[in-house]
Amino acid sequence: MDDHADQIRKPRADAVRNRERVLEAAKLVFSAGGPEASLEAVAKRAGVGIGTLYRHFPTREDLFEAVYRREVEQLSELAEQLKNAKDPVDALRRWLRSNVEFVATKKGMSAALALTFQSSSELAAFSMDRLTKAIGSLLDRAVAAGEMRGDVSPEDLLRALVGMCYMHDQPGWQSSVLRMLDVFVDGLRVQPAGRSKTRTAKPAKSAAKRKR
Amino acid sequence: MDDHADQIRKPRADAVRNRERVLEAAKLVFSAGGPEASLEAVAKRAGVGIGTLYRHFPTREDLFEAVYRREVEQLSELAEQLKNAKDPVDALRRWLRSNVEFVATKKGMSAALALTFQSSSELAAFSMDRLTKAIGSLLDRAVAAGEMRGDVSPEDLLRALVGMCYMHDQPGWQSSVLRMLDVFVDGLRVQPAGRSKTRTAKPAKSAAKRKR
DNA sequence: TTGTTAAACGGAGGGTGCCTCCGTATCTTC
DNA sequence: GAAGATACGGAGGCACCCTCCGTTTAACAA
Repeated sequence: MDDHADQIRKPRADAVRNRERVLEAAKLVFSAGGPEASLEAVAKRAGVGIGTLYRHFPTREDLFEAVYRREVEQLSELAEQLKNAKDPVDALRRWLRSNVEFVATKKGMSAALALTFQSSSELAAFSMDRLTKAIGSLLDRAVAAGEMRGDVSPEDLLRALVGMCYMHDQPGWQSSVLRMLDVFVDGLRVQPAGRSKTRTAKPAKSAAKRKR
Repeated sequence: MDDHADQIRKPRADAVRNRERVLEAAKLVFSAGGPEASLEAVAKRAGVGIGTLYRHFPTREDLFEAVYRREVEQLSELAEQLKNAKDPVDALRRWLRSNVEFVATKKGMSAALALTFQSSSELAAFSMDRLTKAIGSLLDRAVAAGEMRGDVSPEDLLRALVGMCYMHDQPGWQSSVLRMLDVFVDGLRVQPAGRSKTRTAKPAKSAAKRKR
């Protein structure tokens, strides 16, 4: 065997650029037109040929999945940035709000995702993991700063968030969720002495003991 | 105005028959091929022309909805029949199991329904109402017979059922749900004296007080 | 029965989107 | 700058969508 076997070329610049363009276009087109939107429309909007689109994403699901992964990663990065904010509680609140926005702009995408999640439970695992970590880092910081109670796990919070957004077909759901989120975050704050009336629920694993 | 105004013709027999055929075919085709399955395939399987299909169900969603409504009604009727079974607990158990089967055969349909529910919350309301009543009638009978505890509402039960079926993409979900259902039904039974260790949760509205 | 007529049927056909294939253009490497 | 690898674009064949309308059939009246 020759020794160029593992020699790797740098990926072509135009390929990288086009891939990104298609993802961006897909995000817009699917949000507006739902999961049945035409792939040719996506290609046109991205300013690439239909062949290019298919080379990068052989199936419609591949494209859905890539768009979604990218967004989850962006949310994850947002959490990373918010880590440096001064007020940890506010940081958490902002991240949660971004999530609501995320769901809101996905009108059409949600049905597409239902389809995609079915065929790729790996994707579901990936996003859960990523989001849990994001929320966990923000939560831990707020707890460490003594501003939030430590008996709520990131999974709890994520579940509450997802649950709240789940019924996002009723009219006015978004403002409703935002309101509930505020109430929720307020509830998460460390209670001023004498205001904690209910402490019946048993706490989740404390923040301090969770890994990283 | 002439007096034939409200004179109504009997609906044509072939129309009624064809409508039914299309529904049956759609159920099979969508279950197998998912929500994107070809409507032409449905028409062919039903043995009718494509035009006929479109006359009865102008849009794909109309067809989804009609199929689903029909199934919900069948589950509802099944409950009606089971009312006359000797053993009320067994009757309830059977109905729940039928539900699992219902979900299982709907592989492809579930994504379709996600789409349909978004555009028709009336449909969601209809099915919730119907299923709640079905489960309620079975539950009431078991409670009245003194075989089941009365602190669980039909809504609770339905929610538990739906929740259990929600993750129906994991491998082996079905047997898992069936097992959980059995455990659940056992838990619903009136506990033999001395075996009731936990009674902490506050009861839902008692069965006796619910209407009908 | 037979005639009349409203209602339903079927499928051709124009339009759109899907996806493959391959000649051409462009980038990387030497 | 040349060579070769890689990516590009879009024409084209196919499948499906949905409409439209000439033909068929069932319901009703006589």
